Amino acid sequence: MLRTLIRDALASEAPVADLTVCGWIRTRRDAKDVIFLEINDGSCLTNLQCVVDPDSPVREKLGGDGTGASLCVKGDLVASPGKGQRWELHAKTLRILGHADPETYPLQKKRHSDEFLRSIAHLRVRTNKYSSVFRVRARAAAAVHAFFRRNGFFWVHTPILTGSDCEGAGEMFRVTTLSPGEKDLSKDFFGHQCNLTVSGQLEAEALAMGLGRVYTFGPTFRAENSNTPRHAAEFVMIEPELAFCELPDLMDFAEDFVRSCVDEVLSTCPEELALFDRWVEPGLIDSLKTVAGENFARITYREAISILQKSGKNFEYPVSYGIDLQTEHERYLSEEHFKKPTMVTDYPRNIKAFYMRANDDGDTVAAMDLLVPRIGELIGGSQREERYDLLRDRILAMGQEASSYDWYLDLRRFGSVPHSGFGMGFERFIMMLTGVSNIRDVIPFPRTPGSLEF
RNA sequence: UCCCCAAUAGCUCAAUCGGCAGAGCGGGUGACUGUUAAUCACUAGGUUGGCGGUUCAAGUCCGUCUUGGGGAGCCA
Repeated sequence: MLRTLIRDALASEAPVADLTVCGWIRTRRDAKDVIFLEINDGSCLTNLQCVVDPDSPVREKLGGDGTGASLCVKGDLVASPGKGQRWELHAKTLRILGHADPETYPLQKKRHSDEFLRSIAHLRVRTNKYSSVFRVRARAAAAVHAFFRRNGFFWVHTPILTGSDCEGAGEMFRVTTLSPGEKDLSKDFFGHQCNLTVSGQLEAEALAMGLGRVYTFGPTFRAENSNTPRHAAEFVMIEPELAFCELPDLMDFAEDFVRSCVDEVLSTCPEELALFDRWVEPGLIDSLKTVAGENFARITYREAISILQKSGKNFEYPVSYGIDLQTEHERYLSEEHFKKPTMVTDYPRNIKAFYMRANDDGDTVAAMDLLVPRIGELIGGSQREERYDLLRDRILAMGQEASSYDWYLDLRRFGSVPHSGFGMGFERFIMMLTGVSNIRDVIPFPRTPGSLEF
């Protein structure tokens, strides 16, 4: 079944004889002297119009099949006399591969709600919107890898199964081979408790201490009962870790990273972005161009508090130095005050994770969050505490056993270096790129509390 | 986990004060047409999310459960 991708057929510079195309019928229009089939094979957003002569044997092969059926068509690619497309395929032979009963095939030639399509996640990739989302997802992943590769990074694979129950990033899923009711963890597969990872950061730090620049790009699991359009139980996180890097360099790097990837998707997915701009999020392309073209706003936590206090806004959560920024505060900063991606740095130590590097003021840590309009927190990162004594003290202050962090502390005992890194939720990045407002709609088969379909 | 809202035909939604279950789209049949969200006519299609209650009478009111959406928390 040697076939031409519709993407390539549509890009043709000249007519082509005897082209074979395979795909799914999106719509069928019958006329007296001609039948039009719009065929999509997923290679691009645009359908290929296929013309069938009702008096030909091809017509008999087509039968009554319409929307949803899969087929192979061989024919001549010729300039289309009709409006709306440059090329069309005049079918000479046709073979239906799989029927789709129109009475029961759920996808119609009309717009469906996201909620309904989510209930048929195995079929929604056959729609314009969702095929576009997943094409953009793949292109964005490629852009991420390309950026890191250009900048001397190595992709590392950190464990998905972990014996640590304190990676410091939320509730974990337990993994066990024990029978229900069996409590003796020494009889479990690993001889002790096992969880799904909530972050590859600690291991990435270790790898950065030899490879210099590394990044993770893989699955992450959070057992938090979060029911919001921005959280999933299983998602993909990107965590670069840079040796010999302090916070200001990390900020420059993070900004360069986001802007480069946005820019690359703008140039590789114009059709898809145009569809999102038209149907999903008006103004999307302009806002992405702004992200790619303008510097991000940068403020310290202290400045953020000051801006919020002077805003005249009546926030539900009162603003004072020392509080953690709430969603309403983050939205005000990035959506109303700066109206663009905003980096907030140097948070009070006691609202941030133990591994963040203490600043000289004795009060704040070298942390950095990137707040993006519509998305919220896209990136959270920091310079890591590389000083053994200070890190151990923080672990003890949390009430943790230092022995649980032996290997992590070792990184500070042997050739410790200043280093920094951040985590970016890949799906949140896709939401930003596509304008899709629910994380469940940028993951092919999303896992959320109470939902494990497909 | 908390607060608010919703659930009616395959899909999207109407149904006035508690009083005969409706439309558009999609499907089927036919007509028409180099069409492109095609158009026109006809037609089929319902345990009004589940369970319980109030009432002469419940899609409508009450309780509860389930599912979904929005907001919050947690975070990426």
